[in-house]
Amino acid sequence: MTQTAPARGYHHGDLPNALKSAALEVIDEKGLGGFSLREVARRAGVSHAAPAHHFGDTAGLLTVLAVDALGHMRRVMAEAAEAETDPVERLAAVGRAYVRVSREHPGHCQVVFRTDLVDTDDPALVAAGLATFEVVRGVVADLAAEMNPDLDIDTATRLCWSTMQGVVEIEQKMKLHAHHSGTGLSDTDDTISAFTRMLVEGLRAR
Amino acid sequence: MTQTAPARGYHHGDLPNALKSAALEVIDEKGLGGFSLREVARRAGVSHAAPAHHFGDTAGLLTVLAVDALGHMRRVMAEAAEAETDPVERLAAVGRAYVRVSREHPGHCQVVFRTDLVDTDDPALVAAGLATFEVVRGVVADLAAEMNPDLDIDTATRLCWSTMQGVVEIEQKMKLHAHHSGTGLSDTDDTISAFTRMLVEGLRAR
DNA sequence: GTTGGATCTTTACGTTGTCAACTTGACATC
DNA sequence: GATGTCAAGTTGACAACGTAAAGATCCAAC
Repeated sequence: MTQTAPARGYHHGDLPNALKSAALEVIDEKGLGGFSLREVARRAGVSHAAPAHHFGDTAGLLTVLAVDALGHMRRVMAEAAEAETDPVERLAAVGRAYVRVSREHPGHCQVVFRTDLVDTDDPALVAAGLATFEVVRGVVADLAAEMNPDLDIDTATRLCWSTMQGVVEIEQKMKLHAHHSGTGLSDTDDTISAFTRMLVEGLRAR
Repeated sequence: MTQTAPARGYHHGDLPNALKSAALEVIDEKGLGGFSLREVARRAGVSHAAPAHHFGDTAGLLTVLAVDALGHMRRVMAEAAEAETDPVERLAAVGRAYVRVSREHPGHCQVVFRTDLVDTDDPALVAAGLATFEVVRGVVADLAAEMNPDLDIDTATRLCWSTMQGVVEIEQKMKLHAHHSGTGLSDTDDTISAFTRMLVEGLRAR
């Protein structure tokens, strides 16, 4: 809640951003299930109908949050990629970053894939998706340049992103392990590393 | 709506199943966003509070539907596996089946991963998840037996399921293609085939 | 035949999203 | 400085929702 404006009187100054912050607070605390426009308005200290004035409806606000989530993902993944030099380690690092962000802000990241809550045709959302795709694509392209010039980079990129998102869904939302031990953090990192190895080397014996 | 009972008078005969059918109808027509206990009750021709009597609350009913969805998935995947002999083609067929079911009944399949709507600790749900896992595991195990005895089968199985679910999320919920042509059905089948090839052969050149 | 329990209804309460009508504040123009 | 105009918020209302509690109805066993 970094209030950049006086926020006194009838006019708030920067209500849209205040509402976005409040919305993220709610989602972080109570998850997407506990999200409501009225609760957001309450936290921002405005009337219950104020959010609709700026974002139209629930989908309007959540779509903006989805764009932000994709942007955050993109930045974190780009940073993770820059920190590694070996192309395989880079892919693994990007995967770890993706899954880590998805776990640190579950609700916020889930919004991206909640097509029932979001305007999937929103240009900003589509652009944010493509921009994030480009980061993964860059990593895959570097990998291909060094290890396999014949690789279909677009397809491989989609495979990698699908796998990363699948990990978020399967490993974190389903209870497949009889003994789910500890925080599961290092477990997930190990999973990503193992998956990356298999993706690069293949399931077939060499 | 196969009504197995007279459904006359005060007692319905088999309300729980009727409610499940009605719920699937609603979800199929209006998606998970349009789902409500009251609408389900309306379709089943009972009072709005009747569902709660049998399923406790919303999560109770949806959890049962999630179990059914996993069971349906398991059966369809098992059939697809039996129809192929080559282990690689088998894996591809299972993947296609998974994605096809997920698209044919989007709402129903999404319930499985909606941890906010479902009781993830429900024993039947956990069991259904494990049973479905076993089907994929069997296919991966056969693949390993023929092509790579050293393969970590559990990890490879999780990789395959993660990828399949990731395809459902990424390819169907995000608009990454500048030109999204036609029905996208054959596109998705091609995607699965390409992904399977890459999974088996690896991203690295041989 | 009556008693008990399961099944379903009725009533009620609080919460939600969204719409329409209203008020307030700021700013530009005359 | 008065006036017009428009965006920004408020207020009030409405229908729909989930769920809890209490009442009605049927079946079955004794």
